[in-house]
Amino acid sequence: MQSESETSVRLRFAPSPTGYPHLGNIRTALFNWLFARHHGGKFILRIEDTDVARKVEGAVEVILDSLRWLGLKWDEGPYFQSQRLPIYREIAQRLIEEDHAYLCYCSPERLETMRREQAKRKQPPKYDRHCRDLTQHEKTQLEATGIAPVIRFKTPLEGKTTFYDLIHGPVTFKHDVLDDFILLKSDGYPTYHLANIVDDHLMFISHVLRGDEWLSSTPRHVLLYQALNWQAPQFAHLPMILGPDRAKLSKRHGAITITEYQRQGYLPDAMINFLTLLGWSLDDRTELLSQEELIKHFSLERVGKTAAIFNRDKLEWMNGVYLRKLSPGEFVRQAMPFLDRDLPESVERPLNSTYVNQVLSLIQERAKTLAEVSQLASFFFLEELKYDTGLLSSGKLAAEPAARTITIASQKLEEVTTWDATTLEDILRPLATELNLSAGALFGLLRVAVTGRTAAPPLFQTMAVLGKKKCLKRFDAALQLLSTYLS
RNA sequence: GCCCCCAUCGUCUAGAGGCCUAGGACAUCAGCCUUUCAAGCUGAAGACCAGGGGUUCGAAUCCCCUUGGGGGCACCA
Repeated sequence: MQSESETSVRLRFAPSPTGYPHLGNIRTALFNWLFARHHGGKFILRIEDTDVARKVEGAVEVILDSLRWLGLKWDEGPYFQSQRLPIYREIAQRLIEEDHAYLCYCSPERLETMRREQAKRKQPPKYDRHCRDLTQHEKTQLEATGIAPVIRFKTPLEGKTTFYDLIHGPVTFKHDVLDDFILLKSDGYPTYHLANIVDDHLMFISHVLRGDEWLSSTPRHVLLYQALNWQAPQFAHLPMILGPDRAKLSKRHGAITITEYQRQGYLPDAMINFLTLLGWSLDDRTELLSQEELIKHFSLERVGKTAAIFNRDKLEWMNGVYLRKLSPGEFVRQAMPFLDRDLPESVERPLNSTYVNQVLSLIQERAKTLAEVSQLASFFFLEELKYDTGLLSSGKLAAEPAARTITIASQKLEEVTTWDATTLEDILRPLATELNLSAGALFGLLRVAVTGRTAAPPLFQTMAVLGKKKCLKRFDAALQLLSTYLS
């Protein structure tokens, strides 16, 4: 790390691999990234894997994949705290030597009963500082028992700590509401509080942007920086993203991980645009911003303080906007994997790319997500359509005229040699008048016969893409259906 | 229980004392366009700015209290 690091803008995203990242985690990463990019600074990735017990296998890869998918490139790292253990132990040791920390031999059981007592007496749960002032004799005795101690911070008994939060302004905590929190666990791993501040210092982090849930731990961190005689970074606590029940986002809300959004066919740019607007705004009207614009305009001054419930409808809308903005070629490129994944197995692979191009040109402005594409386009690919006869005729009475209409249309189309949308329209539109039907009634009927559904892309274009052979075959199938229905 | 944070339409938000009879977006509803759907366009409805006190000539904007919501108080992060 160069010496200029000490003065430059350096942000970090420091997730712990205890689960897969969700919207809240990623929004934090995004704001850090935006802030770093806006200031021409560095964005660093650090994995805080100090909780051996809760570590989730494969989580690190998912975190990296999520960031890569969104295009949040990091400039350094990933660093792993589990590979830096000696550093934390050394710092913890130093704190003991300088009388800012002490060894604690209290058993989890003792702590547990202590907390239960406190709860019973409606007292705040706080470590009672039992080991803070052990005599040398007591220390020696406890050491002899072989109990693995933890290292606790000697929180000042009196006074208060005030820090300036870039979003909240000055925030003050009295020391007596803090307790002697643990720095180093008995397994030799540091806790978040220790590892986090040690690394932020060693990695020259200039700004700490994290969720509001960390606000009340910040005085501990400030105290640690002071004890170590280090300069603290600037803090900015971002408003949280809440679940529909207004509670902190968690697995309970369907655990929608960021990779799940990818799977459901959301575009990274749409996600980024949407997520940035959760807590930040440019002005009173701008909703759609490119990454470049976001980077250009992002500032902490325009970050709000109120927690937000994320609104899936709006995300869908925005994704639709981004989908429509794609060039036809790019849309195909994006949608192809989804078609491959979701179209029924019966559809022959590989898909014909010329055909797919034609089909998707009719689908693009109708899809809100890429995952919807297969559903919207399936009838283009299936050999046989399955649908309710009721769609062709509302009741037996209408079945016969319906069959007659389809037969006539089918005969007319049989003769067509130039199978394109204009020709088809030129033939079928007059037919409606001829049969004394409204255009809507005729086209609606044919649409069901050709697509198996009542809502589909425009009929003539659809038929043009499907091709003559398939269309006529589907008319026959519809007639079959109607005849079985009549008999 | 204690501490901290927050408080504008259902949701995301604009608003940093007079521009606010509170603006935009999503969703909703209606109309237009139209062969259905989608898109687009137009319009409607939707917030007595949580409530109550102040300060001020004047408050959504400043202060206080209340209420509500959230977060934290682990050998989790």
